[in-house]
Amino acid sequence: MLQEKNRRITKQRQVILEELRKLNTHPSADEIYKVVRRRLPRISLGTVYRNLEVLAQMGEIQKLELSGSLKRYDWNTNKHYHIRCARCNRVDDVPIAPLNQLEDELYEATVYEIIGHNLEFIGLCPECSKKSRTIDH
Amino acid sequence: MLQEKNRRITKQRQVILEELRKLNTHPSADEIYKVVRRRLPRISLGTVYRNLEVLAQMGEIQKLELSGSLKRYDWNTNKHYHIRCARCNRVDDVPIAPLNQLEDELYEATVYEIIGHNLEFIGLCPECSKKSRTIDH
DNA sequence: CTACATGCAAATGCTTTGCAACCTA
DNA sequence: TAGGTTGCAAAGCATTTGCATGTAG
Repeated sequence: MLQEKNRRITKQRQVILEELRKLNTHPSADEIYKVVRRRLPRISLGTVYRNLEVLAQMGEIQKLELSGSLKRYDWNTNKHYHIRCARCNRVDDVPIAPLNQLEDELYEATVYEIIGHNLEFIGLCPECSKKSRTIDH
Repeated sequence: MLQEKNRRITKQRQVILEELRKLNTHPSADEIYKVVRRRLPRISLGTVYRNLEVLAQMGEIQKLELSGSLKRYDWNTNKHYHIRCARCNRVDDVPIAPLNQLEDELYEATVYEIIGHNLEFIGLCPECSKKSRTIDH
């Protein structure tokens, strides 16, 4: 929790960060693993998980916990919102500015000490929307 | 996905719904299992999971997929938002009205067909906030 | 009677962890 | 060379599933 160890720059950590920064797909750990393995064939999935955690703690990347089951990672550390496809779980950024006033609004109305908020839209991406129209109903 | 079978009213289904309706804690499947077992000692956790899924499909309850790992269930099927304690994962309702205009705002700005949105606040509940002040730092 | 539902146990999927060997600073 | 890091395998945890049996309608 409150550690700030002496972090080292290892090849694995470096490559994971580089590859994540090339992707706009908000990949899962496994997807990052698949990509990184092209450059480091002997890397293990455990190492990918550990490094993503470390990089997130270092503030180099952002860990997304969206409503779909698995965690995703984002090189963009600025606060922003996402939309997730209900069918294929594709995730995209959404052009809506952070609603900071929401937390102020809640401030007097809750017994909680507010830390932040997540806003996530659910929808159908163009591909799945198309399939949905032809296959279902 | 699109099934609408002939649902039966079984003792298990009935008790799960009754017990969930007594709780304002947004319990996980396991927590519901613990409570229901007091009345039906031979019920299995699998049955609890299956029935929660069925009840959600029937629109009797709501399945919450908050950012914490495990799924939670809510007897309140009205659209409303939650706040989750970052330490103990306690979940409470939040007195903020649904922001319906958000989806309209996004409508022209995304290629997705919008289905809905989730808004979740993260904070520290009073108990954890107190602990945080005494133990840490 | 006949689907649907249950209990049980095994399987699944994602993520974490223990440990000995390995490297970075 | 000390302590963080890795690969590997096993464990962990929430959830799902196969199957024989049970039961509501």
